Amino acid sequence: MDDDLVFKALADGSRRLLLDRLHRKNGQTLSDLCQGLEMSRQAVAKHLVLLEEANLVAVQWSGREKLHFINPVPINEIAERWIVKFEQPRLRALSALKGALEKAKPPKN
Amino acid sequence: MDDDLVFKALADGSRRLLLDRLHRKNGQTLSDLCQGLEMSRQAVAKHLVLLEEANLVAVQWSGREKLHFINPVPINEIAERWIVKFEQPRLRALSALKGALEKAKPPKN
DNA sequence: TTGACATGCAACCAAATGGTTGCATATAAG
DNA sequence: CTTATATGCAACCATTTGGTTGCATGTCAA
Repeated sequence: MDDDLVFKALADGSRRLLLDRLHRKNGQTLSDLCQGLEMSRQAVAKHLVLLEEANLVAVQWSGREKLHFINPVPINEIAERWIVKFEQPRLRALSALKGALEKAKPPKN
Repeated sequence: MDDDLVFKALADGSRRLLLDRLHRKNGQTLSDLCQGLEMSRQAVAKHLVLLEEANLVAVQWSGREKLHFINPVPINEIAERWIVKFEQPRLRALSALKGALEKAKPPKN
């Protein structure tokens, strides 16, 4: 995975917005994603290309429609690496542990 | 916290390198951080300003020296928010749980 | 087949970005 | 005091970036 492409892709607010939209509703077409934005279709298309190149969205053609699907893996990989690198890993782990336990064993005692 | 400033600050490889260096050795001066880089001092200074504005590094003057300290909070906040947003929280929690358990109870069985 | 719809491609443009150089200022050291 | 060191400020420059418009291509529907 190319870190730099991911960071650069995430650096733009419009692209983060597109990821947001795909997160809310996956598999949207280019036209779908243009709705309500104050950008031309081509501007959106360019952003989507960058997101694809960063491997943050995957596409699938269906006839004349290009469906866009979010791929959370790169974000997660970066987050994992940067968290363990720059943060108190112990605190995070404990916090996650707490949450995991609460979910794994609901009302046990 | 201004998400956009943080994302934009992280978008540049030179700035991520500076964060790396501060992570390895905190509290370095501008001159320290310039050592071995193929950039002018002013270029480095500019990068550091952006990192400061994103609240990723804090500075403290000591005489004529400006000491730079890394601040991991913004990275962590963004990571937290984007993880829960775009990732399978359960998988992450379980993974963290596993690691936490391994650390918490070393060779128990 | 014809027309509407969905997308791609290319040229172009303004603004932001990352870098440089030159000079100024403040502090430490001899 | 003089000099060297550490940093800041401002102007300038080339490239990248985010956007536009115009036109081409491919697919579905009447």
